[in-house]
Amino acid sequence: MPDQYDPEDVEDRVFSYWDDVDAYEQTVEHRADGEPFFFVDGPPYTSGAAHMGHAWNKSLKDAYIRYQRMQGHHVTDRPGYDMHGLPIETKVEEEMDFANKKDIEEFGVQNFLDACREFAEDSLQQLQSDFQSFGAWMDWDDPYRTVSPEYMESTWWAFSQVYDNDLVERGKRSISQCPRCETAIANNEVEYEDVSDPSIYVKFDLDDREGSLVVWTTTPWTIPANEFVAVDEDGDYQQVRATTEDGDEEVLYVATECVEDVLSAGRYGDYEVEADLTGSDLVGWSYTPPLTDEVPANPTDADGTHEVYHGDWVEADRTGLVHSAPGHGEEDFDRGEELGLPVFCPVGEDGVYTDEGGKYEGQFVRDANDDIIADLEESGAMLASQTVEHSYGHCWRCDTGIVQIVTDQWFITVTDVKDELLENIEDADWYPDWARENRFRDFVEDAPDWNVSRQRYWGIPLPIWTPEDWSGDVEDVVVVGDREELAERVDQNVDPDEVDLHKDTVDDLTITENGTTYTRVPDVFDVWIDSSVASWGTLNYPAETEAHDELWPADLIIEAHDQTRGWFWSQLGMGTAAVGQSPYENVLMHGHALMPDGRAMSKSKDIRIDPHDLIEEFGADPMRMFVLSVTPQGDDMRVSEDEVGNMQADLNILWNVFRFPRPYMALDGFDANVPEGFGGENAGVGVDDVELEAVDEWLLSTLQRVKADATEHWEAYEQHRALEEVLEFVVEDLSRYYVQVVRERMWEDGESASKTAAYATMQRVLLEVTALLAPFAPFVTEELYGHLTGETGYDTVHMCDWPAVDESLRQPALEEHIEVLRAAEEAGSHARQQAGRKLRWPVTRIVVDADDDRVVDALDAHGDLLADRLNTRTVEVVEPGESWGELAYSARADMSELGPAFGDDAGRVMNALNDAHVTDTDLDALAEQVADDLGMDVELTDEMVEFVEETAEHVAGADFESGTVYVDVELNEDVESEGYAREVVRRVQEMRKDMDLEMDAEIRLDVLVFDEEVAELVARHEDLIREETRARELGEVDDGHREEWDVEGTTVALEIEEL
RNA sequence: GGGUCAGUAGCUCAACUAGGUAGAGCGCCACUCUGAUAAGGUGGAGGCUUGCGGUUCAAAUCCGCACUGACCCA
Repeated sequence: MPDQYDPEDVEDRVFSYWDDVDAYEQTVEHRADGEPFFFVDGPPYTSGAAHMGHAWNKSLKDAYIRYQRMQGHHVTDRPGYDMHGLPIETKVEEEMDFANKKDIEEFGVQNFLDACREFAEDSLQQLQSDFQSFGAWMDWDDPYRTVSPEYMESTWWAFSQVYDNDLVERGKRSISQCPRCETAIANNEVEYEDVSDPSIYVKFDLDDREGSLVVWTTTPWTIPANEFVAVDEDGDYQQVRATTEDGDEEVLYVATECVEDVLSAGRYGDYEVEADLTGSDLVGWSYTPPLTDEVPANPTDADGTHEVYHGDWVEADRTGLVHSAPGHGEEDFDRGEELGLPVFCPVGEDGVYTDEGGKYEGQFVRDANDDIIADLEESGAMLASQTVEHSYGHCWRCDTGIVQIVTDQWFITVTDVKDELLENIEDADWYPDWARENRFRDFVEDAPDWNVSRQRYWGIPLPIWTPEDWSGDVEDVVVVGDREELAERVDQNVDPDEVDLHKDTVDDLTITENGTTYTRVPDVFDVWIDSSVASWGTLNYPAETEAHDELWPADLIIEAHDQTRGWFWSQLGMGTAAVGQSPYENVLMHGHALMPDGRAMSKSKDIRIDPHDLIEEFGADPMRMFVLSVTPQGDDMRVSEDEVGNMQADLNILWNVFRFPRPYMALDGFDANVPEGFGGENAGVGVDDVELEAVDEWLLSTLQRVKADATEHWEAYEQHRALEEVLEFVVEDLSRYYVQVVRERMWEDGESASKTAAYATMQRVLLEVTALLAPFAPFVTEELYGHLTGETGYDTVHMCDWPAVDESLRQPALEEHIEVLRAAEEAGSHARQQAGRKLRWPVTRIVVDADDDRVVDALDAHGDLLADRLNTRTVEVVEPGESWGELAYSARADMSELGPAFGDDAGRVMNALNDAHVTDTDLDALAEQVADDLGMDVELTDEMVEFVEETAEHVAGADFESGTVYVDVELNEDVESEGYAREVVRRVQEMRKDMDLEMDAEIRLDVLVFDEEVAELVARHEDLIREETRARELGEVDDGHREEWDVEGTTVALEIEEL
């Protein structure tokens, strides 16, 4: 076993070891008959290398999969990749320098799809190797790919179910359109950014009366499509007569609240209110929109246009009168439909005015803003033209500002099953639960119909064929559910096993039935449809049914909080629409990885921490342990290199603890026990076969508590608490206490029952700790497990059962005793240090002034342990309620008592109390002092005050939780002689080490003390020196290793030779 | 603009769900220990608990309003 813990070396060795013994395959096989656990991997999108978020997400998934395996489950661990969609298309377009769809059509759809596929494949390979470098064990040989025919078939199948459930619809909708990508994008693909836009107030002249309505908009380019003005019928409006800068008078209609602002924006001078109105007074008024000449196609003559209507969404903001264009805005469109208005949208999918745009035909809408503003000013319709900073939607991929237009799209009408969606939410437990109750429920309640069609290329084609001369009735279309059906129904020859299903292969396929020929809708699916069927795609359903029937729905999914609007939603939506069920039962929702200062990471802005850099600097195990040490429930994680470094340091301690007993065990040929759950046959010397000492029993008892707590934390999806507890056990209990206590037992010569008990205890504890840490740190635990099990045991630690709690080893009373003793020991060391007496020098006595009976009990039972640890001849106890002579007292206030009793004065009483000094624990004397100090009557009770002893001369004291430890450091010959002897021992040990002697090497030692008195003191403990230094002979040494030391001012020469 | 979550020592986090003199680990400084030794021990410095109000005898904790950050929604 190497001296140093070097994570990189460990990982190299373990990777090749895993490969040699097929560790992953064996582990999977080992649980093949276990109860199934259906985990579904949320597919990462295949563009670019793995980032910190992936590292966190995959580490979590891996840890929970390993944990479930150790619990005996047969876990589905098929990883997945999300490989279609606009992001990849735009990447490829960038690479090829394409500006728009025409470039793609010229390049050829098939060529373009090949390029997209290649890009996605390359990224997939990159991600695969990144994920493996994190130590994640999933079925890397057989990931699901959303581009494979089997997977695409799952989508077709699910969609055909939705169609059969009458939840598919085609129709005009106002959608967010990216004019560059020339496709609809989902609302949740819209990213809002602050931009500067026009802010114009426009006058719409009223037809049958003097004056105009004032509307406000930031999108002048939608004015040509104006069809009505919306008001709040219950709102207050005013008719005002205002004087312009030129002295002309104008009559304006504006919401009452907005009058001042509007008139000041329009630089009017005086005005007078001519009438107070409500919105309903305005409803029905007709007006002439300002650009009728420029845009003759606007349906001026159509019934009902260019009138004032009520609108639910109108508020007294800006003007309180809302310009409405059903061909653009979503609310405008919906209201327009209700009112039976025609839909007029003079803008094409590329954001350019069509011939219906009249004067503006051929202009890109945002470029036309200037002309429109100029035309409005020209005609006198402009009341004010300003600019405004506001957030505006942009395409998430190419950052182009979106335009709202009305086009024909395909929808899954999830609003028809809203109640069922909300019910199905209840069928999954979320960790944390607030994510479901607040965030997710709100989202689902507001979810509009799901626009699933995209006018793009790299995606799963819609499996919809429409008849020639189609009426638009969805009943009349053909929806194909799988490859078999496709092959059967299409006119062309198609091999169901070979067909690829992408756009280039299915675009030209036709179906002819009953004399009607059907052609395919050219759209592809919204990419969220792809991943929404992952619970089926993972199981190759419907091509294979066996696994599906046994496993579906998923037991667990684990993703970050951005997926509430994404995968958590899309799966619920599809599951409910297709089969009426939630496809998952448990959701663990973690946060995002942030920069150390709390900023979001951004690849494009080069603000990020690369997981590979962390692995390179600290190792994969420490990186994993760090990400697994923060809560997986909702909160974001700030990446901290310091903390990753701390994890490495903790593993280093674990490594050192492992190394510590190994040479001794090897020396004694200790036959280590490996219980059955750990892959052994329970041969060798186990903890049941030895005579355990108290500290061994304590360690084993504590371990049971740690296992029970850790298991509880895992089951509550709080693995970080499990890790914290196990690490604390390793560092505090095992390393800092147990190892320190058993050092002398390990160093004992020859046969020793005590030593054997310590070996057996260490072996058992280390084995269990290794298993407990295996899901967190799969590499280092593998290596440690190998050392612990030798020739027996499994080939990999990851085949072990999750350590079970052995109730017979639990001793809560003992745990409490040791806890008290450790606290007392710490106080004793503190006191020793204050008295300036190092631990090597015994002291004659320590006195423990106990505050409660626990301390007395602990000392009665295990006082020898404390005496040993503090190197004292005797331990005296002062019982609770009694006090040790020699002491003065000060007082300490208990605020929980003082508060209620003294009210406002409690703070002052506390200070006075704490400042008081008395010679006895007399409450009245204390009260008197406090009263004098404050100049008021004060009555004290026992509960309010705790008396604290003050130390006397040459006795140092220090407090601990339930008492005080005093150390009497007065010297006598007995103590001094052992002190000197131990000084000699310690120097000899150092020299042995310098000489590189074997641990059991025996020596001849010459001790020459240049002070007669000290020499005599040392000589009294020759036996101690012999024993501790393995000096078989004492006496003159010829030509040995010689060194002179200064021991407390006395020169001591030591000479050693190996025998 | 609205919602959710978070803000405590240089860093990572407890204490918040029952209000009672704010704790731990790491890091830093000093001392110490030495057959686990790149470890271990003791002590120290380091906090107006993001800010401002309110409730209360008493607020990190409960309430309100800001501010900052993340995510979601518009």
